[in-house]
Amino acid sequence: MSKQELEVVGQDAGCCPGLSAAPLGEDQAADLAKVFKALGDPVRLRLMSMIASRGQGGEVCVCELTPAFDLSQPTISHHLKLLRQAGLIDCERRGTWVYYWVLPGVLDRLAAFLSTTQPAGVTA
Amino acid sequence: MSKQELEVVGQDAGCCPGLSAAPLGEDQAADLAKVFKALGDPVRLRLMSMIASRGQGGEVCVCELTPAFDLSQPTISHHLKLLRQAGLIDCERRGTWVYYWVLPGVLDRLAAFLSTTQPAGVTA
DNA sequence: AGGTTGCATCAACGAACGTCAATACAGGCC
DNA sequence: GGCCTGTATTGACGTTCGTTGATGCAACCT
Repeated sequence: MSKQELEVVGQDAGCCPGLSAAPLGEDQAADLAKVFKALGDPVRLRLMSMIASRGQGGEVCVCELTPAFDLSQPTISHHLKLLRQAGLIDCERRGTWVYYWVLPGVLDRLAAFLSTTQPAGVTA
Repeated sequence: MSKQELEVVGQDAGCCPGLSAAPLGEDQAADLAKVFKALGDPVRLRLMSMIASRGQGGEVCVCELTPAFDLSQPTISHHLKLLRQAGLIDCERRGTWVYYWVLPGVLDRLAAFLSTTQPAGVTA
């Protein structure tokens, strides 16, 4: 169930120097843009927020997410798929229900990428 | 020249509790989504990066930005307009040339919004 | 087995987006 | 004034996106 996801926000090595550290290369920009594009929709932002509110290791059942919107069930499923493909969340089926959670560290790495204050110690 | 811009990322009061603090309301989500959507394009991300690399108070002339892309001049101008409408950058005409800069604090507020570590002191 | 519920996928539609050539506007220079 | 350069705006095009109803698949329950 957890297949093709982006591996963008650098996992360990800190991905990229930061938005304001140096001009982004084409490839980095293309990858990062996919993540921001995934967050660039009100529905997906709310979905992310609802899932992330459960905290580290927390999960949310789709059956809790869908009724929170005035949208059809396929639409919510589609948005969740996009968030998953962007490498922001993952899911697992347990019995009848499917649970989603925020991939650990992604949000903080994104935050670090946007922040203009240097991570300290990278002054070479 | 600097007209209609979004006033989203909260300026002073800290905009919103943070993505993972509490489920986002519809209005907040709609406003924030516009900002992320603006960043959700490779060209705009590179533009932001090129401008932000100049640091606090730094500026970049459009004449330096346009030739960095394999795109027509109107296209770059259009992307710059979107970034401006998202409240991320602003510009000023000086003589023949137009200079762009990153609005102060926006990136750091965005970063704080994404970060999962509480800003401290907001534990009510 | 059949029926039911939860979620994902498919196919199709209109709306929004990214791009360009053409044009308009602003300022400097002659 | 007229010309040239730098930037923004307009109008049009093809592509992508958000949404839906219909359908498919997986797991539970008799």
